Amino acid sequence: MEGSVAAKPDQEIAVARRAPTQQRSRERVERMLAAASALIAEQGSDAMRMGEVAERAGVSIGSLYQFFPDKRAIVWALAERYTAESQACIASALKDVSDAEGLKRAFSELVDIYYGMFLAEPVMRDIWSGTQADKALRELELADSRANARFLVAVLKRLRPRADPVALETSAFLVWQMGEAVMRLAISVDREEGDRLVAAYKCMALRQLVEG
Amino acid sequence: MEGSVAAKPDQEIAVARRAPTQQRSRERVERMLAAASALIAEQGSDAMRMGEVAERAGVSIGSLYQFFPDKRAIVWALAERYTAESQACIASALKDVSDAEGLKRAFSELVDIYYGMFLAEPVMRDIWSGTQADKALRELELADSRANARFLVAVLKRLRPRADPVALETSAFLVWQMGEAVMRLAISVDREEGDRLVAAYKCMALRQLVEG
DNA sequence: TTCCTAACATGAGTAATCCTCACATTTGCA
DNA sequence: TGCAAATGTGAGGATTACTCATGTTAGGAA
Repeated sequence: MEGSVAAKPDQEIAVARRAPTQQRSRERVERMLAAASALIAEQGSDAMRMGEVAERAGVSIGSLYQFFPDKRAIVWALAERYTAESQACIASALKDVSDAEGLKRAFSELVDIYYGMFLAEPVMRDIWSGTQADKALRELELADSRANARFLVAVLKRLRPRADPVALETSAFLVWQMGEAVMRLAISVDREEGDRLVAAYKCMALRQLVEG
Repeated sequence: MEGSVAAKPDQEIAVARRAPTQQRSRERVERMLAAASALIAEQGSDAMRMGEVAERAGVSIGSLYQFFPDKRAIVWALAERYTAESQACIASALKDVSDAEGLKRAFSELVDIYYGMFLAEPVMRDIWSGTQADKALRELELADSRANARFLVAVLKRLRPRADPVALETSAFLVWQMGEAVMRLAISVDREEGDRLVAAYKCMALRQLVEG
């Protein structure tokens, strides 16, 4: 019936073919992204068709490719917005943590927020589900994870100043990546089990962070 | 240049279109799987072309579709072999564990074996990297994970008979899924960091298993 | 105002790929 | 030996990402 998709062997990380400089084109690019976002929410990014994106955005297929080198670039652009948005949130949540109790509260709250976003945002859900298959997305997620881990490391260094810095970095990065994995897992099982898994993760992660 | 593949919205879990009953066709199916495996090792499953599989197996494209309903089914068939193989290994490793020290040894050894397989087997690596994007593969992995978690639960019930069974199941499943995620992560960073991450995971997971 | 260049817009057409199907061949059994 | 079911074939249908030759618009310089 339908074809399966094949990603090219040579995946390159091309984000935009040409940056829109005029007001008109900037608005059109926004419309393209909005259309893509809506389609992903409805059907998932695999089922999103470039022609459909163009049609819904009210532009031609050629215009789409004027600003996005390929299909993945559109998804990437959406993903980048999510990471930028969440990064600020994370930084501020961890900013003033100075003791173990504060870390527990802040971390727990962050996990809840993330979990809530995964449950509520079908686009985010879809994008980060397919992460593993797309090299550019995987790298974006890794970079994001490392950035977030750095905030955690800063806190840990305050809490455990005598610990090996490399060990702290490893812990923080591991905990963050496990968090992303737990989110993906939790939304793919029923809600009750998902909640239990997230709770167990919190406990496990905090112990690793606090005790090393 | 080349088309991207699109997975259908309605992913169904069809494994085989028709089981080969004659000796001849069974051999041909083996050749198809071997060809697919080789191509995945060389280029990854996304870049694997059905025509190339058929050619390398020395069969026509039509024969391929006689036994596999679609491209994903071939990957699925390979994945199933890996899970079946590893499941036996896991069961025997955990069979006779009766104290915390034994669990530590057995778990640590299992993780090392898994890690080694991920590092050494490009096909396994590729298949489980793309897991998230394919519904059938995701379900296979989930089922596999649950099966493996059950072995862990059996051990945990012996070690901590008074603990809440549901909590034990959650812990075991979580630990197993985190393990798969760590493997995927570890092979995508440089070897040294990968080793550190795996070690940290072991420590974190064991604490969760032993202490709850 | 007028002109001119670069940015922008268009969509029919190209290329690549999965998968089907009508038809041919082979197997195993009555 | 004959026949039905299983198996084998590959040209072609159907989709879809992406290109490119050509036309249009914006915005500054003369």
